[in-house]
Amino acid sequence: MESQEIEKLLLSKGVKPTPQRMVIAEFLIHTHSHPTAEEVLEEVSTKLPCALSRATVYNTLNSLVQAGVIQEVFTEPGKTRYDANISDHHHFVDVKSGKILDIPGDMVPKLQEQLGAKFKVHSYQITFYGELNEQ
Amino acid sequence: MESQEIEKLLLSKGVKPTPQRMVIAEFLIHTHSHPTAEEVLEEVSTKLPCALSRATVYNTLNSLVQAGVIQEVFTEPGKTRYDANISDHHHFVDVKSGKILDIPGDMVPKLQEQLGAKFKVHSYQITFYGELNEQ
DNA sequence: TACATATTTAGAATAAGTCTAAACTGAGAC
DNA sequence: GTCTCAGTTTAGACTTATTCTAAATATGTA
Repeated sequence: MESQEIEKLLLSKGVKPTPQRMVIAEFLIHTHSHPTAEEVLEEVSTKLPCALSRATVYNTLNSLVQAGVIQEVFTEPGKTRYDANISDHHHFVDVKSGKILDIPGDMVPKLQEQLGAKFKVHSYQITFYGELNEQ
Repeated sequence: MESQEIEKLLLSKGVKPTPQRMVIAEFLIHTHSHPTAEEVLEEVSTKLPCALSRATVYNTLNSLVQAGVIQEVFTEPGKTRYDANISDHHHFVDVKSGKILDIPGDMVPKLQEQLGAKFKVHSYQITFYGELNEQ
């Protein structure tokens, strides 16, 4: 995705595309990792003339989550990870390396309607834990 | 479950059933909430003649997770919750109250084998976010 | 009983994230 | 152009969740 598109995306979600927000959003959209706030700060600081502050990283990540541009991912204790892939998908955690892989939504049955009338499901996340087989 | 059974359970999993561990395990097994370490400490302290220390609560919870007696649950940023229900089940988070409900495993299709040969799935957790409908 | 080992403890230390108040930025009013 | 105001960014203090450390306590075995 190009800068211009990302700018439009932010605008369309009601987030003013400041330089700091742009650089964070671009990083998240282009990476396939599922970085923590600290990792975002580190990556983005090296790629920018002048570093941006920790608070801005946290503020921006929270704004982008609120706006629906990115998602929080909870797979391990104490850490929040961020994911700019907001299409229908789930996660596989390789328990050896800790790496997180995306699992396309169409690889598993849809569960939205499975719980019956009592539950109005807004969204759901599936986290698989396991090992990657050598192929 | 009775104390004696819980004692046997711990022994069978290789965890020495000290008084502190027993009281924590009993609380977790009898509650239907999904408490944080802090909540365990609070609950258990009131129910015991002399309080037990924060470090013991964390140590014990980690030991019980390691031994497979309880599970960690990740549904919200920064907090680890604990669940003594280790039967096949998933979680529903009521986004209004934050309450977590168990969803029996047989309410959703089994996903263990869905991912294909590349992924060796040890376990998976499904977290539904939504609202409870009035019935 | 004595010794080795495991457990518990209080409190210090660390890590992740939020808050605060001041400085900065940029769009519109004059 | 420059004034103003709301929104944004910043450094650093603070809070919260969790782990670490080293001493004290309990347990099991010779």
